[in-house]
Amino acid sequence: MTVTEAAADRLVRIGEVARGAGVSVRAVRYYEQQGLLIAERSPSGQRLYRQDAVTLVRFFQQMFAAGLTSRRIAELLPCWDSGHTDAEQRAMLRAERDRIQAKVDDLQAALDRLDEVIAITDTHP
Amino acid sequence: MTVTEAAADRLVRIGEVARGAGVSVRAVRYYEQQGLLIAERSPSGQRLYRQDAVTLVRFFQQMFAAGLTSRRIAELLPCWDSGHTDAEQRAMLRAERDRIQAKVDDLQAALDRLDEVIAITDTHP
DNA sequence: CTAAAACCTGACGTTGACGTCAGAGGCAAG
DNA sequence: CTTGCCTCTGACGTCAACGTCAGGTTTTAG
Repeated sequence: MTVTEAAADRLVRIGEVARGAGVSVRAVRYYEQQGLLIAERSPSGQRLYRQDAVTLVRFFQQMFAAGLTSRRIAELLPCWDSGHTDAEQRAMLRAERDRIQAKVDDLQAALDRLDEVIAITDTHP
Repeated sequence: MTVTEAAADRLVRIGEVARGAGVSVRAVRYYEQQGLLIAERSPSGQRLYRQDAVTLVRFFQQMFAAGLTSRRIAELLPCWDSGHTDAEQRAMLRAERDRIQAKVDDLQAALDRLDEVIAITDTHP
């Protein structure tokens, strides 16, 4: 085992994960409760995470921002972990993609309306 | 008063507004409660709306989809009604615009990640 | 006239991702 | 040893835009 691998396996506590990902400690515990994040436990019961948990939490945040629920993320996690998907998962992936695309279009339309008003009210003191 | 004006002033009940805008009757009542929509009342107490209420409700839906709260929409309604804004309103308009733009960027990033996985899992049965 | 459909007020329920509080340990520093 | 920070497990609170139910009135269709 190399030094690099040893560093990669360094375990961190929940506070460091939370700070690293810019979320609350409560949020990280919530992700575990929802089956998104698995932690080892120290002898005294404290959660211990691998460092890449920070990356994972950031990814969760991105998916939450896109409107996916924790349940959906949990169902799709194997797609990232294993790179393999069944028909149901592929269907879900496409459904989410289409939903997000539709949302982007809606937001863009709302943006256009706001810009329209801004332009009018700026030239119309 | 012309026929056209008479038709424009035709008052409709809440069910017609809801069906026309594709929302629930409950939603329309909620908008009134939040100060977004004002209705006259028939002698028996039923709400009577002008036909353009349908357009207004659709607009509310669009703003809700963009993440604005009913409070914020109420604060910005004068911008649409009068075309006039004070400094505070202009600041809010820009803040919302920027927030929506940021959200569009976030969604686009999430979309790219999903498309990436979809591409991989499609070529990787 | 009567039954169905639509409307009214008021009030509690829902959902998701956490926030927050209480009470009890755990851990390095001085 | 104790001070102070971190962590633990519950468990209740929050917010927004409605859903839903109860119990009653009004309008409409036949």
